[in-house]
Amino acid sequence: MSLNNCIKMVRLPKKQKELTTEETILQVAERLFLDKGFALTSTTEIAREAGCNQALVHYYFRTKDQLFTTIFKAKITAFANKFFAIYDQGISFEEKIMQIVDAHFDVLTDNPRLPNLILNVVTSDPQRMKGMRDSLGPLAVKMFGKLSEDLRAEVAAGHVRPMEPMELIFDILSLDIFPFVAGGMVRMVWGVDEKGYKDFVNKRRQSVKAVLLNSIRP
Amino acid sequence: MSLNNCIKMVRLPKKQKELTTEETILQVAERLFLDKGFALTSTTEIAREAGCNQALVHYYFRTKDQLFTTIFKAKITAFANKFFAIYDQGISFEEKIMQIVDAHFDVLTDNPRLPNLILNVVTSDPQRMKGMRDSLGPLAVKMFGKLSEDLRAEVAAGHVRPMEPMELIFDILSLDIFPFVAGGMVRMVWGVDEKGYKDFVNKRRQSVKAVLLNSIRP
DNA sequence: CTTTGAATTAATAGAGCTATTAAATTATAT
DNA sequence: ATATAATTTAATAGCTCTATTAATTCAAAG
Repeated sequence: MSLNNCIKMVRLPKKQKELTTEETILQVAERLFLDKGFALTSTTEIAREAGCNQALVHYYFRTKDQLFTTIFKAKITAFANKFFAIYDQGISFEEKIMQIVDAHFDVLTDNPRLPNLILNVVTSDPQRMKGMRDSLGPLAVKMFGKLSEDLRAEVAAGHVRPMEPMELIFDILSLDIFPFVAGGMVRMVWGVDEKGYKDFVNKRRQSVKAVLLNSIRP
Repeated sequence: MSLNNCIKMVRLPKKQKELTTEETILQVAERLFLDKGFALTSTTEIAREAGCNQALVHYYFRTKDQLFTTIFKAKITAFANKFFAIYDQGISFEEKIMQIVDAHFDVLTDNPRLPNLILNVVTSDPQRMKGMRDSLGPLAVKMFGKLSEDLRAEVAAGHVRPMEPMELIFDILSLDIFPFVAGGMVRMVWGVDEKGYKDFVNKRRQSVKAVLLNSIRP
């Protein structure tokens, strides 16, 4: 096979992604903001990694703040919609809890750094967060309201030990979110790589289900 | 009672704290580092809040990095010693778990922002954390080793459902630490003040014990 | 081809940050 | 009181960052 043929073969499936510069900036900015938070990410760095001039970032998004808000809002609403998705009807309470845990682990696996960013924003810039509360609150209320209702019924029927809905909700949140918030810790302490961490998370998903189901028994 | 008498009574116990400038800097720096992390805290701000010239911070601690390391090391070793304290002997497995939870909630209540700072350092500057691993590792190993041992015995005796020690350890860490990591979130979402948050944490302490004890039953 | 608007860049103002230096002030000891 | 050492300050060099402006290149339409 000649060298020319080789080159042809390589070049043939050159299906380009055709990202506009604006999209590239958004993509790079999202990665950096998730990695390092708002304050530690500079428009200079975004431009460098996007391969464009720094002024261009401001040309498209005016301020760093606006760029962040654009990305953060989009991310967080998409996230919350899945995180607070209502579970199916016609399944047992136990199955509903497992469905919730699965939904959480699924969306968190896709966005492992988002919880950190959210907590970061909440503490370092509560004002920005206040704005989202009104749009996110209803979602959470809807799902947790349904769960509370079901829990009370189960308790009344004696299928579940007496407990406040708030307790169960916070148990779920703690067990589901913490493995991701502490992801860096896990990698460091156990010295595992990406694959190892993935395995850990999947084991965790099952453990959390077991713990929760056991913990609500009368 | 005359006004003069009143003034005397008020002024009598004026026991001053007599902090040296160096101590003041340390104190202010600790607060700011815990509040905003390493990168977002400037020596300028530390000096301003300590009421001294900015060069003085560098005079006593040479670099911002050294100042941070000094504080962080002291904080984290004191914290870890309590967090990984070994529980008493001669008590039941259930009581041991409750003792661990109490120890965690106690030390976390005294240092509610430390987990955030640690997680922050782990992700944004793993190199700095690597250094501490060797000094902290043994503590964790000792406590978790003991807990693993006890758990295996309980499982073998049929007092506890079959489970890996790792599962239980991570259940405990998740449930104990998350309420503090997400403290800002709690305050925001439920719109509670310091008092309300304190109540929440104390309720949580009991809930966590109940969940854990229930969750390990066969 | 020329015109027009969008995309891109170079340059820079203005601000804050870290760290250093030299000078001034205060405390301590002889 | 004077010399010596510790503490404190003002000033500044050298960075990096955000945001703006004016100029330049590029692309599409007439």
